[in-house]
Amino acid sequence: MDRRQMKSRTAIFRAFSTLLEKKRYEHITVQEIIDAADVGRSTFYAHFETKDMLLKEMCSDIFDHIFTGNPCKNTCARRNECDRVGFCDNNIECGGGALCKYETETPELEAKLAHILWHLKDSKSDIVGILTSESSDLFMNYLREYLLKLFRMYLPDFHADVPEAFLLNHLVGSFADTIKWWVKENMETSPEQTAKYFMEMTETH
Amino acid sequence: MDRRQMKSRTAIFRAFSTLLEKKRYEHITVQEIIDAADVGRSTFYAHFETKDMLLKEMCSDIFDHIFTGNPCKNTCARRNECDRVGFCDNNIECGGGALCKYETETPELEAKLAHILWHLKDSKSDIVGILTSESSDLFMNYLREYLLKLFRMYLPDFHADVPEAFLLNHLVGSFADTIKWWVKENMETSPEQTAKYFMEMTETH
DNA sequence: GTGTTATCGAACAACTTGTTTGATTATATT
DNA sequence: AATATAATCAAACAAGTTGTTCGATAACAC
Repeated sequence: MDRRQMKSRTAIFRAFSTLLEKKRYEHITVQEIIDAADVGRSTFYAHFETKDMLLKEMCSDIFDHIFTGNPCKNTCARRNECDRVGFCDNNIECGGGALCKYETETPELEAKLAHILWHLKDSKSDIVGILTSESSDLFMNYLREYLLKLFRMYLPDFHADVPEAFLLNHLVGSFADTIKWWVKENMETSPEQTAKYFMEMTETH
Repeated sequence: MDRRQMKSRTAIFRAFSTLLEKKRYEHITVQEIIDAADVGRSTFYAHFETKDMLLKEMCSDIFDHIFTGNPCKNTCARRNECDRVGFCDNNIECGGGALCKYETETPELEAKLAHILWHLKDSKSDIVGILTSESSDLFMNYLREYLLKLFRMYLPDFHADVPEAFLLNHLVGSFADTIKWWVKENMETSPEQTAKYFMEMTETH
């Protein structure tokens, strides 16, 4: 990719991210993003069709990074580290070849959830502001899509006397809420402890 | 209140509600609301400062109706019935003097939750479209405020080994998700059964 | 070094918001 | 039924937003 393209793209992501911490998504104008990113008007529209598309691409960027081994492309503050913090979905090597430093030996759900929280904490500067902002719903909705896939895999572990669709919805929603709570509380609780809290609430009897 | 005012206000609420079922909140323009409600531009602004304020007032209108005994003022489709379907927070008479038809004898949490669901179902035509739309987050956030107060009262009933703030957040979030799921599934499950599902997932051991 | 390609900035039409105007009409009151 | 009050309306307004187009300029890859 052209270095110029890369530069513009990153500048736009950064500007957008910064703005999202301060204002609600709907109240952010493309003009503000352009000004903050310091790029030409036509440059913005050469990269993104609309503001909505920008958001979508940004979310994919972040969550792909957290849930899969793909190194993030633009939004991560410390790009050099990114290569080794991918989340190994199949318990194999992370993106970049090196073993993910947050990888755990046991592929238990609780460990996996803690794993995700670790990655969230790692990319703190990128997401924490957004997740605590008034625009967080948009992100949470994207995040939910990823969580849905994850929990579907672990569904057989749960034995509650409720319909499967209800259970899945409940698990995804609860963990999404847990993340939101955790971030709002400045991630003070450790990822392991937080994951444990979550399991404590959802363990079926 | 002047009949004209009332008419305009209702027309705007209705138009807004209808639009919300089709489009995301952010993409609805004041002009569209005005056109759909068939009121003058200046009339809209005489009633509501901004689109945000319209949303806020509409939410208060709906949720006050469901959680308290106040008869709803504008959004309810069948206004004559409204007077007797208030939610009796203290187990006393509903708004209007008559006893709420959904009132239960036992002030247990489970019954109370079912009670809320009944009211939601009753005002189906007003909310169901919105709650399944892409704008639902906005409503859920307002709804959460009401749920927060409710669950805080019942907090002593739960004995989980987690911080109180976490527990409260979890309960509110879970029930909000339950509502969302229930509405999405066309409210097919009975309120009582749905409340039971919720309790099944949150009962502490 | 040369051709390619991204950026810039300016200008553009179409649309949005929120306000103001004065004329018109419905309402409540007596 | 007459009158004063108050809400509605349409039209016009400035200020701002969106998404597109254009030629000129500069950075890039090979």
